[in-house]
Amino acid sequence: MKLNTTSQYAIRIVTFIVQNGANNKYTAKDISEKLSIPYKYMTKIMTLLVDGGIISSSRGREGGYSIEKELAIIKIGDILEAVKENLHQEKCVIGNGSCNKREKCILHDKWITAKKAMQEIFENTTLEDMIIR
Amino acid sequence: MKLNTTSQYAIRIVTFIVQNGANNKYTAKDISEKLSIPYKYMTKIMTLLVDGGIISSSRGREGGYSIEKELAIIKIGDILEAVKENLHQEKCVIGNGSCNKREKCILHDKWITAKKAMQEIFENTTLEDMIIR
DNA sequence: TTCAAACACTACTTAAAGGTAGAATTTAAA
DNA sequence: TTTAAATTCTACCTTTAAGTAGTGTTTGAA
Repeated sequence: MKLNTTSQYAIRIVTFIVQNGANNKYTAKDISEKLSIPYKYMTKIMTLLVDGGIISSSRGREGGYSIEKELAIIKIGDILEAVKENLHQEKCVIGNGSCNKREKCILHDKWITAKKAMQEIFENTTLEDMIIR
Repeated sequence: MKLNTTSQYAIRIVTFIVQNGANNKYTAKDISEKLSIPYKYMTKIMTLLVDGGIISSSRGREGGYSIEKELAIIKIGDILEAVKENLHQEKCVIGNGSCNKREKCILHDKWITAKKAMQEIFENTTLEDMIIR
């Protein structure tokens, strides 16, 4: 039970920027070094976050990454969505094809409950929550 | 958020045996066909379950797999342990090295709560629970 | 005592996730 | 207007999970 590496990095990157001043600019080199994330792998993730509207980038000399949106409106779930983590996995836990409300697998109800708890974390935690600690 | 394929298959296999009579014998061919799990992949998983003491096997003609233990004492968690699913992952959700009780990452507390809920499912559901449905 | 039907073992192949390399593009300062 | 510092694009390499192949071993019935 874990988030994949890309998702983990994505959250750490965004958290790093938010905690050090969202409107400041951070270069890929800087972020990569501070968070010990492989440079090339990181820039790949950055592109996803930029495309997803989480982070804004400026190219060229004096370029870098920052966060422009109102912090409060960006949720952890948005970050995960940007890097394609499948949050709303509807498939049966044990891969049982015919698992639905009518004909449930043995873990269905319990699993759904726990899964909802996870999803709520991602839906209810915003970037703003990351500053206060 | 999901169990890996091996774990999913393992639970489905054990569930299948339990629901069709735990003390009966089931051949690999039979199980593989009924559950649409690739034969060779399945037998590999079976070996893990046998080694883990979940399932007992007998070789040769008239051989097969069955469950001898008291159903009530075998938990889903035991099955997952047998196939090496890492249930008690202690690492930080976002891969933050220095995440512990003293210096927590921003998701720590919430995550732990949700994770505990998942773990409890696996610890508190026994094979016996699988028969009643 | 043979032999077919079963599980078990070792090694390989394929697909997906994680990670790397290098060149192209953009931009602002000198 | 050149150049260095930055992001972006495309393609590749590596590692791990998923799945396959073939052979060996065991066992009970004919």
